[in-house]
Amino acid sequence: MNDAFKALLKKNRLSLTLPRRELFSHLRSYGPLPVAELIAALPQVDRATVYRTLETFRELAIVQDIITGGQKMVELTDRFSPHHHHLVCTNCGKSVDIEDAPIENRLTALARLHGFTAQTHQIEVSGLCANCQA
Amino acid sequence: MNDAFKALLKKNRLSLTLPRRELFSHLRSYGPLPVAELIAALPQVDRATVYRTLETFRELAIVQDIITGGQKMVELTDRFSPHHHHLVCTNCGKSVDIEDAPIENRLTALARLHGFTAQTHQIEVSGLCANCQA
DNA sequence: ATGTATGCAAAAATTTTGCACACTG
DNA sequence: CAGTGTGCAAAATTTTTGCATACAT
Repeated sequence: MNDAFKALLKKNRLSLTLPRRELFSHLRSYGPLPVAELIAALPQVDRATVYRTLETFRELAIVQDIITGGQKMVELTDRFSPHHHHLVCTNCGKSVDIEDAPIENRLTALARLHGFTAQTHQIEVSGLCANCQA
Repeated sequence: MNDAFKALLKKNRLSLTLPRRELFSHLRSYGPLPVAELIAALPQVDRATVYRTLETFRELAIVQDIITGGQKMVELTDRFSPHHHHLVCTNCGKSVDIEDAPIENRLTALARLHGFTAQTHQIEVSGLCANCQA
């Protein structure tokens, strides 16, 4: 599974249960998903448990909510998934992961300029993909 | 009120009704708000109308949904509010608007690199503000 | 005048909660 | 074994829908 995940639970005296492992690894494999899809994808886990688990995961900063292509989704935070951002096609919904160090650095600098210490950030670019421009 | 707003409605053969004007100007004055607060702030407008109006506004790209400080909110799009991004304190929720041309340009370039034509983007930086670092 | 938008009331969908039992450590 | 986490069922909340009336053009 994932050691950082296990360790984080242990550190907070939370048990490593089946629902928690399933949610974590499903998000790990399938990336950002609306809650409804998580629920549908894990029929062996009760709806209420999905909500409760996501709440716990949010508190531990294991997951975060984002809006991608107009939809609210849940995704693993950078700590558990390689850091990246989304480039989403407004027409077909196609999504590409992007990454760019200069932007990251500049954001951190900008934050400092305002007295903030940056912890995380999230970027989403919307546009038309190559196909949909035709 | 706002001419671009009026013109956009007219262009789409939608009427300039009181609820639409109120929602628009409330968002204009108070910035990003959760739907529940919009509903509470405009008691003279029916819940259903708020939802229907927001749907219309989303289609016309007058508003968009964002997640700021963990909460889903509705805000005016760049077209109707000066382009900016959010810098939010994870401790006290304090929010500062930021803006940075080099980042904007680089995002556009990055998109092009992937065959996309960028239309809009959204950035949120989370961190600790000056006060909360103490 | 005509067609659209609204309010109201009801329905559907989503999210939260209480409690008894099961599982983790 | 002790304490936390889960499933199930119910409640609360949020969002959507139908329909008759009111409003904008």
